[in-house]
Amino acid sequence: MLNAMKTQGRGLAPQQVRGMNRAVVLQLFRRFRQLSRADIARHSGMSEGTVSRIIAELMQERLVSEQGVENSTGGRPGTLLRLDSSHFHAVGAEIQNWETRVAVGTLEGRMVASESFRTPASPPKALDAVADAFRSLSRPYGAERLEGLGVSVRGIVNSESGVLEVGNNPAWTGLAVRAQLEQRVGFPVYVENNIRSAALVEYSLGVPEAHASHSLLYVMVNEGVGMGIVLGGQLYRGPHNAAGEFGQMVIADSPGDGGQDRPGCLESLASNPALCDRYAELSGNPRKSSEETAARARQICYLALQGDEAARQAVTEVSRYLGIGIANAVWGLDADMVVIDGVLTEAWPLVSKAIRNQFPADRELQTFTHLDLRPCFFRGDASLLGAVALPFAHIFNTGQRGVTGNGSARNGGK
Amino acid sequence: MLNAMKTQGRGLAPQQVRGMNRAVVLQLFRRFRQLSRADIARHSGMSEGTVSRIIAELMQERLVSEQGVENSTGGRPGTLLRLDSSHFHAVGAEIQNWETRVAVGTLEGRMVASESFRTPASPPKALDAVADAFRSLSRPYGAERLEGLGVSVRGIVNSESGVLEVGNNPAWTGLAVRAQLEQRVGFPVYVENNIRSAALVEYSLGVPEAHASHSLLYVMVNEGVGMGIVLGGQLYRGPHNAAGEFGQMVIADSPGDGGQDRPGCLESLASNPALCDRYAELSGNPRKSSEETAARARQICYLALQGDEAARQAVTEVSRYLGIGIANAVWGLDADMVVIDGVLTEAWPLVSKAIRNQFPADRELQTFTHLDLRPCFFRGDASLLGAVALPFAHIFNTGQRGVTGNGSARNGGK
DNA sequence: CTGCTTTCTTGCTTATCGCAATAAAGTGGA
DNA sequence: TCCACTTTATTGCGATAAGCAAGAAAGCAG
Repeated sequence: MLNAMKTQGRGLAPQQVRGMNRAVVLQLFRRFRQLSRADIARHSGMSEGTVSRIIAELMQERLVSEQGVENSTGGRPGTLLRLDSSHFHAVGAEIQNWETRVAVGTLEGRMVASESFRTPASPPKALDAVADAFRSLSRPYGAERLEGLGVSVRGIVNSESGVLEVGNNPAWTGLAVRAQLEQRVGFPVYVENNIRSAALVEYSLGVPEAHASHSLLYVMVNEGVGMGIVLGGQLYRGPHNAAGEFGQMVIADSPGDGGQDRPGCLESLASNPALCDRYAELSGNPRKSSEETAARARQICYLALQGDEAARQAVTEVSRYLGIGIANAVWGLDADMVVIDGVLTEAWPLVSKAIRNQFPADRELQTFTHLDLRPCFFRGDASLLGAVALPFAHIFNTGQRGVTGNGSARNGGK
Repeated sequence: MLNAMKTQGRGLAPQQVRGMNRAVVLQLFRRFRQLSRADIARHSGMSEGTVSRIIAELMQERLVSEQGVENSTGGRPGTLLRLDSSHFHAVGAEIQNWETRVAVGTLEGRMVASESFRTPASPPKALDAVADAFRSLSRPYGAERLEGLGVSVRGIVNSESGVLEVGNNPAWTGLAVRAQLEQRVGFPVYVENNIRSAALVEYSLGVPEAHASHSLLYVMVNEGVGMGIVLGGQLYRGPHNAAGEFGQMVIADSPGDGGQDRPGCLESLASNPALCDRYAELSGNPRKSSEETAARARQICYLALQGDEAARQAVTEVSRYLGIGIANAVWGLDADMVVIDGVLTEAWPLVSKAIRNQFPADRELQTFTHLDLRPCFFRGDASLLGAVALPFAHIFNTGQRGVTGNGSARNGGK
């Protein structure tokens, strides 16, 4: 069902202005780690007086603190401000098919402790285990400054209701993850699709260029291929929370009619299993179907970098298909940054070359000449860090009215 | 070059709140043609007092007028309000390679007069001709209520600067269309890419379902294939004003490396020329290359509906490719509405069937089961009407802060 | 020590909204 | 006919928060 809330159409009260401007200020801190009040006024266009008042409020709440002074440029030096990570913590959990990882992190996105365990088969037990980890990990961080628990899961997640609408595993479909976990931990819980949370954290806490991008595509290659889309700083979810199904893109025609996972879709040509299969063909070692494809793919990447010809060719071919898909998406969305995640990136020199070969050669096409293509900053940790960042999102978003294709962000009381 | 202005990062003053709320109210009038003040308060969440004050302001400016009363439901009946189209007019021009069309239209998007002529070969002469048409058409509509001139052109348009950065025809590349025309007509000029303006008008003035959609894709099939993307009611342009290059999407792999218009891209498989070529192959009549493909394609559509087997097959094959491309885009963006424009839609029953065949059969996939696929509401007039609507855009957008991937909308003084 | 520059703070004015009281305009039952 | 009741519209009041400008604070250069 379409989410009822549309982005546009809601009125705005003067009382909400402060919230929006607070968010603007906090976003600036993510982009430029430290700023003076005068810097903020210049970047945001707000008056210096307003900035002063907002900063006073944020310091009162201990979100921001003064950290040293600028060098003078002939006048009074500005006092440098930055996010104060010592008072706010959050816990994030990344629930994967086999493994669950839980971590504590700070407002600035630094991970300070983590643990992991094999994901219990039954959903209730898995949630119990997450709740246990939450309690043990969060114990050292005083309850009054713990923002809550963020969860990254595979599947179609309604982040507003906290329900996993279509699980990767049928047993999880329809599970009210938020409600269930809030009951267990007694803190606010935020749930998001794993790829989307990774995309968001890569945007907001990855390299500065990412935070400056207008249109970022985060591409995750593992058993399948998924895409997280961040447009104008806002995560784009789509009306059914289903945007980014990159793996279903057909890039090689084969006769017959549509359907899911039919021959020719990106996922069947560029993914860990595809890499393993192709390598098996080229090297003549049929692969055991039960094998864990991630580990095997890592091996193949290693071999490719060592000069093994079959591995090299397999990596190049798979990356070439990925490149076709990425070029399609970039043509369509005019993206200015593409971030690739997954074990395939371990052979980055080969991968990036094969991908770029699929870009048009025309030197006049700004879209491609300015495109920033790079491997994931947080490597395998993006989804987990994304989960950690979820409970902080409302602090940075209060009053945001951007386009997510969907109502978003709980409006947690401050 | 990336446009300097980012959507986020700008502060907001309480004085801008009124502008935003005005815009919310005006958008509601586009969605529900007529409303009472109480209706507006309910839909927007604003208080009744605020709505009253905003409506008073809009009536003063003659943008809105009272038109009858509701039936009572047991209390005082509401006075119905609607946009007042009698006081505001704008002129739009659609400049195509061979033909230029110019029209006058109202605030509500009704065309009231139009003319067309062969596009002069040299850009300055073409702009002269547009300016002449502007003057003759706008004469009957008093100067004080003429909003300006909107222009739809092919190519990469920076709608903020009004410069045609990459023209479809090299002679037009780099032309400062806005500046040139403003000098000639003495009214504000707004320039936009033809597909984008068509997409926008299809969204805002087409069927009500379009205005209610969260993620609309407008697909224009002619010599090439282009896409206009409207997300959350905002046109998505991309950081280089280049989003929507749908025709470059590769959907049929062929060996070799990337580039523009290489075999396998959508445009080479689904477009008017592709239809003509395919029909020529199937029917055995080689087509004269000089032939105008639009007229020929129209013929083929007609033949297909009449039962000509070769035509039927050509239309179906071409639509099948189009369907693959559309399915790819819908998977990626989770679109809830797709509008198709171009002569191909004259064989709609065949076309829509072939497209739908490329959608996944799975009944559980909300994205596709809820997808609204239809032919363009304005048929061949979308780009022209879009041009007419451009000068009104700032009235409906004042203060909007949505994500366009780009700074947008001139802030014309009221 | 005296200008000069830049940063930060604070009081005043202004815009605007929500709330609530009130007016207006209808229905329906006694 | 009249009175209670419902829904719509208007208006005065109080509160929020921004911009502006005056001024304090804190450095540098001579």
